[in-house]
Amino acid sequence: MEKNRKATENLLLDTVGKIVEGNGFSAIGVNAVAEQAGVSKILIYRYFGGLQGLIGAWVLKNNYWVEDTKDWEEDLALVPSEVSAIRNAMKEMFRAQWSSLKAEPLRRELLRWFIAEENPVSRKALEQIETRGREISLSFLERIETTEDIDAVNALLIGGSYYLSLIADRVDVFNGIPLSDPRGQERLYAAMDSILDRIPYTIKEEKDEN
Amino acid sequence: MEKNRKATENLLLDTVGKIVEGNGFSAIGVNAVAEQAGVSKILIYRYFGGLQGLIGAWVLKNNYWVEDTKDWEEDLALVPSEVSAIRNAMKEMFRAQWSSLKAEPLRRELLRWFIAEENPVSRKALEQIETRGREISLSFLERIETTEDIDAVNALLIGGSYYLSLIADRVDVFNGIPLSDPRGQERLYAAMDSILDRIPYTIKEEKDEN
DNA sequence: ATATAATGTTACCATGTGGTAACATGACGT
DNA sequence: ACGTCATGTTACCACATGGTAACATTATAT
Repeated sequence: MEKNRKATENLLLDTVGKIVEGNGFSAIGVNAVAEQAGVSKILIYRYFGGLQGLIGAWVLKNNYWVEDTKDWEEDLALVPSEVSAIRNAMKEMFRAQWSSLKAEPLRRELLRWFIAEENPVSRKALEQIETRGREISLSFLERIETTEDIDAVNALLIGGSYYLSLIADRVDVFNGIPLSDPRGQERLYAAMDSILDRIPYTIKEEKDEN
Repeated sequence: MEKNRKATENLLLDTVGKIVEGNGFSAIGVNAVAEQAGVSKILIYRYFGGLQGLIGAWVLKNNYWVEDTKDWEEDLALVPSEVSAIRNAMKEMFRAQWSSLKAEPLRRELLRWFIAEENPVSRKALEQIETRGREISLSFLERIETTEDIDAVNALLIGGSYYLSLIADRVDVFNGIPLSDPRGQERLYAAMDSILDRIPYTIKEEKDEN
């Protein structure tokens, strides 16, 4: 066999992903990862300081939330300063976030694990998600003006979309909405739009920089 | 020692609750439960057919969602048929559900487990929650008339309140809202009220029974 | 080319897990 | 009173887990 630390490190990291994807987070363990990677488990301790370190490195490496949402601010900068345009951008952003979570089972598995298990890794991951989400939120908020508590409304909507995505893997129906049926999903999108449409706000005046 | 099957069954069930409450769901196991109960683990197999059976029985016994919400329909029946009154009842119902979930850590731990782990027990429990929630929803819907997709809106709001309750044990802030701060919670309640206030609907006409 | 340190393997240990067999003891009907 | 069956305990097994020591091998710098 060839000897190459970086390569085997990546092999181990990838194996973590495969196991989580295939059998869920509970299937992860030093023995399982090492065996499936075809490598000695002691390397996990040597290179990552243990299982916790390995998982931490893996989560960090594939920090989906942070990566996938990279260019929202740029897109928003191109949107004209009209209420309807910004409103639509906001609705689109929510929809896009939701549907990307819907499309990636691994990310849902990850999020479920972050919520269920309390440990430094999941804590840090949740903080990162919050930080990134906050940036996106603010990029919208700095362009509009309102008496409404948009942060609170958005927290509810984001939380709702997360929750419904997470349990869609477990149950077929929630509050009478068929979660796996495209029509059910469309109803939820429409409901979100309708809520967002009813929030009154105006465009914030442009300020000179001085 | 005295010999009494019912008593030791209850002892085992209670012990499950204590362990979950103290150390979370991951701490549960045949050995742990038996030891903490001060009883032989083989009784778990004899009386419950194994750990799964024990947990299932425990979940069933303390089906919080079903129990605690018993009298919502009765209360609603006393509410006069005016839009504002029913609207307020609905807002109160949401608030009450949310705050009771906030007040009971065990229930949150339970819900987290239902979502994270996929097995017959959690599946059934989620179904029960859905069934019960549906009853409450319908008791409202049958008294009002609207073009809005109230089920979808409610699914979002309920999901949102669940999600925020669950991660409040893990992070301090979500989308800029301080979840453990009473003022943060009040903002969320207000946002929910505001959303519900904007849904247009009218009272459904009373029908004779024939 | 060869010493040396990094990389990797094998084999093992202690511990904890779910699960069962064999035995002890108490409750209860007759 | 006493036999009998449900109830309970002790002791054990097989297995998987995290973790480590001792050894083998390859890369690489000099």
